[in-house]
Amino acid sequence: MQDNLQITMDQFLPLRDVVFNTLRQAILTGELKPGERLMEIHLANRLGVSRTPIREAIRKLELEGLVIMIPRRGAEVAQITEKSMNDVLEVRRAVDALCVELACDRITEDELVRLKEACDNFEQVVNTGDIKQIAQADVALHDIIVQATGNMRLVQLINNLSEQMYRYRFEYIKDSSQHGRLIEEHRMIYDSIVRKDKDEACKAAKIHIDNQKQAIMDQLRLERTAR
Amino acid sequence: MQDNLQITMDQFLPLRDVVFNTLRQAILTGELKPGERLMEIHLANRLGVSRTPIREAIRKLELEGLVIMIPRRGAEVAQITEKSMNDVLEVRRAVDALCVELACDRITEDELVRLKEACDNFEQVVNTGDIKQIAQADVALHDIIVQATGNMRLVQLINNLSEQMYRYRFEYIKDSSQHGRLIEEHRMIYDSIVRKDKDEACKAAKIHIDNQKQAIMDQLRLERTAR
DNA sequence: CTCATGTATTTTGTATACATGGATTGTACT
DNA sequence: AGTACAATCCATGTATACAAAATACATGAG
Repeated sequence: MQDNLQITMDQFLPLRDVVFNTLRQAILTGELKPGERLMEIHLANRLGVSRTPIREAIRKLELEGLVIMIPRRGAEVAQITEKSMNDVLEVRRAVDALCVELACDRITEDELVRLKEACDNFEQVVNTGDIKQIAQADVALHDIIVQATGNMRLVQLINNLSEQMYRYRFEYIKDSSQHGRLIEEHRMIYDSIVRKDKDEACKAAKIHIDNQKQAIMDQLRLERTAR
Repeated sequence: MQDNLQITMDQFLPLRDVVFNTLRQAILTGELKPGERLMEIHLANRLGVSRTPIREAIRKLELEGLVIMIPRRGAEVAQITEKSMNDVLEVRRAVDALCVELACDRITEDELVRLKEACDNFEQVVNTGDIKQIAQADVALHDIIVQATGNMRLVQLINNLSEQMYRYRFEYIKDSSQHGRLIEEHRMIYDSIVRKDKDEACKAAKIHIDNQKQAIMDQLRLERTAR
């Protein structure tokens, strides 16, 4: 790990939150690798702050499950096992289904328009082939649906569950053979929400997750054999 | 709030975890009331530790949603609104359904026996009328089902979602007119898991939550009008 | 040569000190 | 009497200091 870790003084956030976001990002992007130790003094020097904000950030990462604490030894980046990924995806499958179901009931006309735009945008961006943009368009699309539920707890939960998959998102999206299917699945979800057809929406959402699961599991096994 | 807040040096846990558990418990039991400020120095004196473990505990409570942070003003116990409770219960309804569904697939013979015992035990304890014991038996029963899923993420999630309802559990259980229904619902869930009937299990779990929701909402409105 | 023991170093856990921003209170002026 | 402004206090945010535990390394005995 080299010194890509850089603090951005964007906001007037307390340092602990800045550190939290920084470390979180570093873990999710794989800059901090699973098993890597998070040593307070090193991080403090690296980020140019004292140990206090570092420790407080680690407490939050701990609860979020991104790092695990070993008593009297400190924190290290949590391992991603096939089991843990399976657990997450199992929950997400149910939660995403709830999400589209609620969206059917509660989505506003305005949000529906924006959802359509997001779908179209995704399709266009896929054609450009820019992975980063595609990932971003995908997030934007799902965000609209999650927000449409009006359930803040659900929003928070899905964010937390999604972050585990974050580092595999790229690999998944990189595989351009999947792009057609992605567009198709998004369209199915959109259509069923327009029709307020909860059953279909549920089904579509579950299929969407199942396919992601397949891709992620393939990726995980690939990494394993490579090692 | 008087000085019921007491640290129990049960374990060799770091102080931050002891403080975390202590404050968590205090919030869940209502000893620390919604809106009450958590002032670090006061708590530190009260618990006989320094500010550092207090602060770290608060960071975890913050992420868990039990306290909210106001910049430059510190932490206070999160308000429970009808909306937030609704949000939680909405998620729990879906997650509990997933739970029994998975349990149908994965529960072991041994766990099934213990589940039966827990059902019977609950029935017996209800007859004693001891509220505390009833609550405990209820938790034990649900714990077996959640554990049977083998999904650690799900276990953690349900724990987190349950804690919001914790302080209403008593009121709900106190109402002895509900006891018959509770026993009935537990039995329905147990039976469908035995038969591996996922659909029925789901339905039963959802009904179980719906009834709790009703009771909790009644309770909340009662509190509101009382104020 | 291997293993154990003791010491030194490193790192966490905890406490405390210092700085800053907000809130409150008091006073003066309208 | 009410409002505005200033001084003071208090709590948080941050940094640092101190203590205890764990690890690593070296030295010595078997």
